[in-house]
This record gives sequence, structure tokens and C-alpha cells, in this order.
Amino acid sequence: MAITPGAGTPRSASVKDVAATAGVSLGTVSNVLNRPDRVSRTTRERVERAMADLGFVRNESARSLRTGSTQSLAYVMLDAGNPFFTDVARGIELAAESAGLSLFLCNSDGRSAREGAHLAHLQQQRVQGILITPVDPDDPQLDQLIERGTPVVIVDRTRAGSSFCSVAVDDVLGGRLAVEHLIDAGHKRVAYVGGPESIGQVRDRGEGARQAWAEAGLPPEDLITLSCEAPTVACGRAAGERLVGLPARRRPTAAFCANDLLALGLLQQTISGGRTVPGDLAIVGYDDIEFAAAAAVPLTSVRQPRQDLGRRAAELLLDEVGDPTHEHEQVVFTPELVARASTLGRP
Amino acid sequence: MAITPGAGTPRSASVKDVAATAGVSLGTVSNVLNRPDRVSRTTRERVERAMADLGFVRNESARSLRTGSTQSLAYVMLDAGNPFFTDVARGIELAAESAGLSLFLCNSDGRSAREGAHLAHLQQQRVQGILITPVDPDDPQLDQLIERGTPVVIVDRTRAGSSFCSVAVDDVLGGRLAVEHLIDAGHKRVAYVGGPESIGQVRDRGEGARQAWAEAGLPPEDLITLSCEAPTVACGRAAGERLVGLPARRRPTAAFCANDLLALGLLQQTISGGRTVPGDLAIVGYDDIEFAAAAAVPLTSVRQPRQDLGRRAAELLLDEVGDPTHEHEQVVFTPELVARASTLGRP
DNA sequence: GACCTCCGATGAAACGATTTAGACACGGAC
DNA sequence: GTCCGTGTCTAAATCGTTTCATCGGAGGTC
Repeated sequence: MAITPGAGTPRSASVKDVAATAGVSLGTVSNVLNRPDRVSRTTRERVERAMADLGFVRNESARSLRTGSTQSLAYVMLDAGNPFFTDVARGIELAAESAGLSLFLCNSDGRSAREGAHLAHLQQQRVQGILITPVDPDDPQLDQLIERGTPVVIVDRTRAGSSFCSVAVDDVLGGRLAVEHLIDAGHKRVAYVGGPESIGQVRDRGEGARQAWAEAGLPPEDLITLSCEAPTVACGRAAGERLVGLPARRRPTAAFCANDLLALGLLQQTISGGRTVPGDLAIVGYDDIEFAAAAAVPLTSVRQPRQDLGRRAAELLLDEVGDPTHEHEQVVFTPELVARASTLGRP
Repeated sequence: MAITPGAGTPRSASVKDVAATAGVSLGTVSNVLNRPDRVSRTTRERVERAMADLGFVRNESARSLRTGSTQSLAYVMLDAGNPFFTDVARGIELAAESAGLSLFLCNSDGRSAREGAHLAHLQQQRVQGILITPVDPDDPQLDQLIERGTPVVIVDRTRAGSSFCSVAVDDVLGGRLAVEHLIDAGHKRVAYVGGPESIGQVRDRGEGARQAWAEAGLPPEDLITLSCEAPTVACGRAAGERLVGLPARRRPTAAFCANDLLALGLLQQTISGGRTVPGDLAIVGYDDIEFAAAAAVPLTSVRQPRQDLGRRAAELLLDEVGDPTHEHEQVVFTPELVARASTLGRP
């Protein structure tokens, strides 16, 4: 007897309805759902039939209320529009999928307020655990989460005296690699195009750049820092205009960008302004997103193991969820410079 | 009196605990949470104090079990790695945010099985509604969702005799625009590089291409179709190799790709193989993602109003959720060709 | 035929919040 | 002194599921 949605609200069928239709008790329906082996074949088939007829959909709220746990993880991304983070997310997804959990993606879009709202909501939903690339890894809300029982793994950032697991890439080293590469190519005046200093990745990569610069014995004032509002393609273009505006004797011959979006924007602006890359300006990006190699001039970039980053982070989280003897761990991957046309050629 | 997490499981505090600590009844705590105006200031402050001390986190499962509704929407994306869809997602997010709902992103990655798993899970979670760019818009699971009370809006696809709202772009027209542009430029042999035929967007864009070709009176065999496994950058590169492998008299002078990822891959392979764009091969992409303009040769592409698509879809869903007199609506946006260097120049 | 086992199914009690009807106290008005 | 209204707060029922102690009956053993 199929249900015909009446005039009123088509309230969906519950286990109680299924039990009544199948002529069994409530507990038996639950057994069919959770321990089918404890139910005789004939009863089970009768119950399954009733579920199909009624269009029964298990109510996850009730289930997780009773059991006290959900079957989901969440990843709070810093910027869903940046392919770097979607690649990380894919790594997480693969790990979650093979553990039989579903993954929710949330996008903080670099805004603390949005991040906070997402975290609060996820905590109320009682997700098993949260992976996050935080706007600010020192945000006390993160501590509050673990204090109150939601495991958290920090992705693509680390944190000082940490009570979290984290998976990151050595950004200081990445910055060094980039700038050493430019120094090797003979550049004497370089710009570091970063996003806002509030972003840790931007700070660390800049720090690495300065270290390499200092070690090469070059004067600090010849490493110019350009801060952008956000590490996006549009801001990269804007940075290009600012570079052109500099007096010729101060104008850098190369730029290291805090990520590939900035680098692509800068590249685009430079070329459309009639200048050449790397002739007039060599460019190094960061992340080695898939589009970097397909750019106007294939982009030299610092590669991070994006998908592995995600996979490893998810594994740590799953371990923390499943294993009571879990020890927090800070994994740091090593970046690698991929040299392409945007820096190769006459300097 | 702050709670000290004991040796056992740090079971989080419930309204009951808060009530006990504050010395009020359970209902009062609930009132503080939901109708703070009905509670006297002193009591309210006492309760709030207790909540803070105990680290109380409202249990969303219990709440939504009782009230029968959640505060979330979900968008099931076809491919989170494609910037087109993340732009759509951003549009949705903005609308959801201003309605005070949170948005979960799920990625089907083009796989029916994953899509199905996500949908089942979202249905069990009793999300308010689902936006989806489906692998197959005729999937009966979508009908089953609305039958069982979860509103669904189809994004970037339409469906024949529809009992859904949908927001799409006219893909047949988009295909025509692309191929008419190539015909105008004098091309007599063109390749259509599509993804798998199972993807509706791929079929429709191809259909538009064929229509334009036929109307120009060109022989059908000179519009070659190359099917790829998936509409990705890697497959675009592979398609490039296949094109080179064709005998010279059959080799096309231009390619129209079903999306920008394919086009960027094709572009990259063509250039690294020593041929020029548009000299040896003109290329038109589709979607006009941000990276298209920054490509090796800036890419001519068919632009879709990505963010508006998402925003409008979310608005339709919110209307369906909130307004009982809601009428289903099929919105179709019009695409627009953006001509750039990859087709301009000597044909 | 009495007794024991074991399998399958049962029913009630939880989980943590919301909701509603009603209790209680406190003033003010007559 | 009684009555009533108002403003707060309480107690109990409820949402849909899982779990656990229990019960009935079929089959086997002596």
C-alpha cells in the first residue's frame, strides 16, 4: 500500500509506521536496519518491503541523537575558488570515502566571521571531526572546539605549542627555494607579491624569501614587498600596475608571488602591458596548480603535494577519532621548485 | 564552577546540566535560547553564565528532531576541481548566507554512485533543500527526493516535463555561437572536443555546433567529434595528441572544446608540440573561467553568468522552501561569446 | 514427557532539545 | 480582604531512533 501524499504536510514515514505496516515491532525494524543478520529472512523481507512501499527514509537526526555520533567529517576551506584547496579537498574526500564517511565542504572565503559561523554550526551538528585551513591558526575558537570534544586537524598551517594534529608544507623553505632560484638566475632586484600579512602562508613565504636574500648578501631594500588585499588573480593584476608605476631604477626584474593566482594575474597584466616574461619580468608562483603550466608563459612555481596533504590530514583525523591512544602529530611536507619558462631564458 | 573533563568521555553538557547549574528548569534554558525576551534579565544572565561555564553546545540533532527542520542547504557539484562550479557555488553561498542558512558543498566528481550516496545522506539529514548539477538530470532518484519532501533545484541543466525548478544556460545556443564564430573566421574543418556523451552539457553544445555547421551548408564529415573520457585538462592534452595523429588533409584548423579545461589542455599540448595558436589551430573554450584569459594564448570562450546562475538557483530554492504557493520555474540564461587571441589573427 | 538451549522478536527506556498548558508569586484595584 | 491580571517559571509530553533486558516457542537431549 503506497503512501499517497495527502492534502496536508506529507510527513515522512517513521520506523513506527514501517513496523505497523509490516506487522512487527519497532525494535525489529531497527534490527533490519542495523543488524540484519539477527532477523529471519522472511521477516526481513517483509520489513524491507514495507520500507520501500512507505518510502521510508531514516532520520539521521534521531539516529545521531541516540547514538551520539554522526557519519560525517567537514573541511573548512580558506578559498574554494583556489584550485589548490579543491585539490586538497579531493585528497580528503578520497580518504573519507574509503572510511565510509561523508565529507561536507565549507568555504570561509578568508573571512573570520564566516569561518566562525561554519565551525559553530558543525560543532552543533556533532560532526566526527573537522579539518580546517584557518584564517588564523591561533584563533581560540579552535581550542574551544577540541576542549569540547570535536577533533580538529589543521591543514596547510602549523601552530606553535600544539594540541592539534596538523599537516603543512614548509612555507619558509618554499620561499627560500623561489628566491634562491631567482638569485641564481642573476636577479638583483626582486619583488615579493604577497597577500595580506594576516595570512600565515603569506608571512612564511615572505620570511623564506628574506632569509634567502640576506644569505646571498644582497641589500634588504632591493627585496621589495607588495601587499595585496587578497591573494587572487585580480589582485595580481593590480600588483602588476603598481610595479610599472615604480621608478625604473627601483623597478624589480623579477617577482615572487605568494600563490599562483597572484602570479597568473601579474603575468597577464605584464603581457597585456606589452612587456615580456621573463625578459622584462621573471615570475615565480606558488602551489603549482594545474593552470600554472598552461599559462601564457608556463609558470615557474613551488609545488606542494596538494592531494597528499589532504589525504594525510584526513588519516590523522580518522586516527584521532578512532584510536583513544592517539598522539598529536605535526606532519610537514617538503615543497619543490618546478622551473618553467617564466623564469628561464635571458634574465 | 567550570567543568573539568574527567578521566572518562568528556560528555558535553546538555540543557539539563545547564538548568541544574543555573538552578532553573529545563524549559527556562530553552527559552533563553529561543525566546530570550520571555525571560527576566537576571535569570537570563544566570543561565548564560552557566552555559559559558559548562561549555554548552546546543545539540542540533535533538533540535532538528524536535522541530522537524534544519538550517542548512546543500549543493552537490559535478566537479569541484572546475572553477566554473566553484563560481556557481559562490553565488549560492551568498544567497544562502543572506537567508541565514548554512551551505554544505558536496562533490559528486561526475560519478553517479557518489552522487547517489551524497543525496541519500543529505535526505537522511533532512536538509531544507538541495541544489544539484546532476550527472544525469533524468535520474529517478531526483524524483524520489521531491516525492519524499526534499525540494530540489537543478543547476546548469534542465529537464523535460519538469517538476523541478531549474536554472540553466542555453547550451545549444552556446555551441552555435562558438562554431559560427569559427565559420566566420573562415575555418572549413573543425573539431568538436567533447567529454563523454553521457554529460548533457557536452551533448547540447555539440548539438549547437552541428546546427551551426549544417546551416552554413558545410559537409557534416568536416565537423569531427572527439570524445574524451572526462572534460579535464589532462584529457584536453590527450585530445591534442589525437588531433596531431590525423592525416593532414583531414586535420582540422580549429577546435571547439566543451569546456575551458579541455581547451586549456589542448592549447598547452598544441604549443608544447611546436605548433601555434591560432595559426595552426584556433581554439574556442566554454565557460570563460578566470584562467581562460590568463592562458598561454588568451582563450576565446563562451561566457556563462556563473555567479548569477548560483544566486538565482538558491533564490528559487528558498522560495520553494518558504512559500507554499511556489510554482516551479525554468530559468534559462543566455551565453555570450568572448573573442580573444586564440581565434583572432590569420585563420 | 520434562528440561534446557537458542533463536527471533518484543517493548520500554533512553538520547537532548522544544513546546504547551498550567502553577506560582506579586502587586494593584476595589 | 478578596480578586484578578501579569509576568516568570515549571513539569510533562513529544520528536524518531537505538539498545537492552526479556519472553515465547521450536527443537534437541535424556
